[in-house]
Amino acid sequence: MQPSHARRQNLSLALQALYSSGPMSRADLARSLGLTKVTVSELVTALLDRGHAIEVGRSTPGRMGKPSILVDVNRTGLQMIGLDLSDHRALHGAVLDLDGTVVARAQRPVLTDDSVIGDGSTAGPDYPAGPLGGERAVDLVLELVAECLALATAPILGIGIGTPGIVGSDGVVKTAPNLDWRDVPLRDIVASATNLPVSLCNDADAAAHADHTLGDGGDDLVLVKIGRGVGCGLIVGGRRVRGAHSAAGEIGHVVVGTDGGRRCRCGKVGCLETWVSAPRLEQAIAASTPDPADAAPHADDVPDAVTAAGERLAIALAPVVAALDLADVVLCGPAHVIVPALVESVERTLRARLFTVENATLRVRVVEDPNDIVVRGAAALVLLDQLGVS
Amino acid sequence: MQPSHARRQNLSLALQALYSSGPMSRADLARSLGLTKVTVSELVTALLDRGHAIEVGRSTPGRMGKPSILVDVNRTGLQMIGLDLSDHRALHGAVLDLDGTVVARAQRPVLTDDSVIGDGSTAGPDYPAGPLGGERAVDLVLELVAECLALATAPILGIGIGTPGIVGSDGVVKTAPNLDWRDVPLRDIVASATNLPVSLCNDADAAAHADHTLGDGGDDLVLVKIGRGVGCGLIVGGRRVRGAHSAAGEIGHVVVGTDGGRRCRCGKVGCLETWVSAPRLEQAIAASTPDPADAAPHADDVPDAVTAAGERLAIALAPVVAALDLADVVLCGPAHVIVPALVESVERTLRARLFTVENATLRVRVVEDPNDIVVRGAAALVLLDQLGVS
DNA sequence: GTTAGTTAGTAAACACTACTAACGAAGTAA
DNA sequence: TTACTTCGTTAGTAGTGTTTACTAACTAAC
Repeated sequence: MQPSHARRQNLSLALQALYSSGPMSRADLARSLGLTKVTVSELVTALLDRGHAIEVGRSTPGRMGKPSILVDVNRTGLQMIGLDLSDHRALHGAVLDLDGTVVARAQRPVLTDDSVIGDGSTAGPDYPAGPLGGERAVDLVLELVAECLALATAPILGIGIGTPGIVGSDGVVKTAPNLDWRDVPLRDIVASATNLPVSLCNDADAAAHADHTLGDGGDDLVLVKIGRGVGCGLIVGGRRVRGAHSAAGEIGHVVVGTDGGRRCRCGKVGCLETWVSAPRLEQAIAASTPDPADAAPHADDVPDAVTAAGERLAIALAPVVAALDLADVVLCGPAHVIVPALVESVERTLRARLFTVENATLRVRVVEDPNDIVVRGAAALVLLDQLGVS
Repeated sequence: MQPSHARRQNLSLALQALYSSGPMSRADLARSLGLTKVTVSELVTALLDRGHAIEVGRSTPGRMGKPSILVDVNRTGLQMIGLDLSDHRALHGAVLDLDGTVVARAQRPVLTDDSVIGDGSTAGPDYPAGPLGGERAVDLVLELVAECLALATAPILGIGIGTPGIVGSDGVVKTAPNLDWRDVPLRDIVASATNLPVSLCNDADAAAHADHTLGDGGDDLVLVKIGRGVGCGLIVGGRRVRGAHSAAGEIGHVVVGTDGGRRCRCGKVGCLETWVSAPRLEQAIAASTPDPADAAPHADDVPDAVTAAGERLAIALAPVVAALDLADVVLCGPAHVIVPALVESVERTLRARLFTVENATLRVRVVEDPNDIVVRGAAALVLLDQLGVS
């Protein structure tokens, strides 16, 4: 560790304090950081020079003494780009300011084997047809990044990408079956194409970052992302969990319960994914709200299917919540799938299975903006990597 | 962060490198740390002055150039004290060298309501009889510390304590029913009584530290400690998990499975503790090995009881292992309770419930020295707090 | 209106830490 | 012997935070 590292750490700490507490004077910052006024003044000067912070006026002179000059993070004078590659219909991109607010959007439709674009409403420009191959997917990402860069109206701090699959800490996508990727060094590819800092992580991990940094999640939370499968992102002690093989959060193929279940495509029986997934929930919900066009409203096991999904999810989560002493369980997925009955079922089952102490403060809640959560999380990752803000 | 903090960090990094790699020259250390020879030479001088490191001879002059002076951690010239308060029959203390080797032991028998000392073999000196009250327990701890200090033959680096119950990061035992403690500032009590640095944590967490730092555990492991109840300690990304309420690892009262079970003393049905605990396993094992003195060898459900315990434990651990992508599951408890059948059952069930990728490298194993694991872990905590070695 | 006291921010000098450059010591290779 | 390699130290330098002392700007009170 060299002095310059300590310096960077102090710059990060200063930004972090500003980011979470809002505009402060240099003197407040000094007290908050435990450094001297002189040092903080010097740090703030550096932050102002880099454009990471700005002076935002004077404090109201209600107290004694000289009124202070308020300094804040340059929340709108810098922008970030966030990418969400987890939707199988389209790759989503966004330009965000430092608060995590989306200021522009872009997307690239994707053609896959089982889902064809052009059903009328979402018909886009003329992109080549055919299934999404690995190289084609990389090209689409680069196109999307370029489009986002063109949409930006301020200097770009960095690019964050949330991708499905398993992502190593070296910025390599180890495996992402949906995108037909295997050991793709996506971080370096995008970085060399744009000459900007790039941060890369799993989509559920990105969402967890969003809830932790930009939302109201605490330092110990799990975010469960329900899509075609189930995955989760974990924040433990304020840090993201990576795992021994960078595969933390892969809970879709854990067998849950002691009473059998359906056969999973992975070969086992009763995997969490066979109980909880967007397709499965859609099917259950469609059947439980008898549509006139639907001929067979087999209302027999259908309201139960949503409840059962919630129960199974909670059964799998309960040991995790207890072992890690988590304070938040956050659910995330398409709005039409995360129905109240599901959330209630998760919360009820979770509380029934946990000891009373944690019950008191445990929160089970739903992400407010499921469509933006991954791009916002990717941006949060940029905040962390570039500014040290978390 | 001040320059002195960076300095301490570098001293820690140097010690850490020496600790894990064994004797090295200053030049090797410099290459290993990415610092210059000059800086490392200065750091080593400081470590020698403090007695934390020693020169241990010269390298064999096989290569070209001037032979080097080997430096190592002062493994036997400093000692630590580790305390294990988790045994309900006695408080255990030990003096250890920096390698974690026990060089002396001490203990203080404990009288509790349901377990009376003096069954012949373990009769000690004349300690007052009666149940262990909170203040009496503190006195016993102080006596034990004093005895250990008297047994030490080298300067003491610090005192580590592994206690049952929930321990806050401020060194306060929030609740420890077995010792009748509630909000006891044990760390400060012992520190002011001895004028030495004191580290305090939960007994299962201490054991996890022992496996991580002194054993062959990696950076992502869970250690399950089976005693009168069940608890676990988690190392995630090389750091101990504390949890939002300092209650990480409290998995004893998670309901496990979907098929009912026994009523637990906590009021719920099917808690892990009703399936897995030392008393329960002792009972099952005693029944399965029909003793001539035992009249009723109800061999009906008894071999099953051990297997079932392993299965239930694995059912609870599977989501944790998957979500955190752990590489090691370590079992710990009295030797007569951690029978091979139990371990095999845990491993079999765990692998059956996890996806194949993790299966490949997941290790399920047993702690070799269950009697010393907590005192060694408490010492490992001292290593971490005082030297930054983990 | 004047004076005292408080708070914000800055300038200069100092202390600590790691770095670069240069060198002697102690060995091997020819 | 002579050249070369590697280890470790000495001397001097750059970066970082601190202490001390100062100015600026405002409130409180006479």
